[in-house]
Amino acid sequence: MTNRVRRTMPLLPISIVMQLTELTARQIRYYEEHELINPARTEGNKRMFSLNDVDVLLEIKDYLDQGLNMAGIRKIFDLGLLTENVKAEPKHISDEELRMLLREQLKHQARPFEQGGFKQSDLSRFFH
Amino acid sequence: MTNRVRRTMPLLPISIVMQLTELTARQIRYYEEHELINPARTEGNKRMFSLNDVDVLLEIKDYLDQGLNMAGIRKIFDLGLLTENVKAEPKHISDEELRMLLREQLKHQARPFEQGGFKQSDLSRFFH
DNA sequence: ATTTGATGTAAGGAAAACTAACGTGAATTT
DNA sequence: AAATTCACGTTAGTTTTCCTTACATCAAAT
Repeated sequence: MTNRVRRTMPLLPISIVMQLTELTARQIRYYEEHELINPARTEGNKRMFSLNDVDVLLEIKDYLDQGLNMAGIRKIFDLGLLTENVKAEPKHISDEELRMLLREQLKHQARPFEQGGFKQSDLSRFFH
Repeated sequence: MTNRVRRTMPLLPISIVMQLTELTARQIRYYEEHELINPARTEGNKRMFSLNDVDVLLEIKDYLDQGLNMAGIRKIFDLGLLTENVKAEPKHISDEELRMLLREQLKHQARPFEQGGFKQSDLSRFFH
């Protein structure tokens, strides 16, 4: 569950997503227009992407390379939704709960500058 | 190594870091001024934070709560740097390498197709 | 020869982030 | 007690990033 939270947390502005995917802003918006992705928006209407969004975008790229078009890709995604995703029911979690979650995760790990060790990232778990 | 990459990859704008840490922009900039963090900058001079930066900020918060001041915190950080962190020398990694890394990580994961549309992602309410 | 699909590009506007500077209240120092 | 310092808050003015809308392009399908 926490994993799904991490993957779906809107963290990245479009500029970063462009770098990560090598897609242009135009492309990314076009895919949204065709309902292949559905990034969150800030109060000011700016798109904010999750790691899952990035993942989906890379998948879209892949399918496009394989010659599929928007409709084809969406079909595939829709099928995926019907089979796999049914059980990924949305949970409601407040801001505060989220922060606590984050903090808890951070707590239960050695901090880089603490006694024992320079261990692996606390937050790198976002990238599972 | 890939782990370090993930932790140090500048991904997050200050607004997101504010939400993740419950710090104000003023505070975050102040800590940078005092060399407790050192976020990357975009071409246009906007701060872009890594997950490691977020981690450090949460640590700063913690130390402040414990009554330390800037100098104290920096001392602690400097000590940490001297002992453990020496080996964390900055490596140069190209955009392309980063993308490949990311892709690899994403490949080794189940892909929940939860992009369906109406269900808000859990954390999208960071943007109210 | 047209239409369609996937994108490029430009214009104008708005949001988000920036620096610089001054304000503030609680501690601390003089 | 007055002055200074610290860790911010706040405001102003500016720049960068992102937005929508709309038109352009060019290959492929019709």
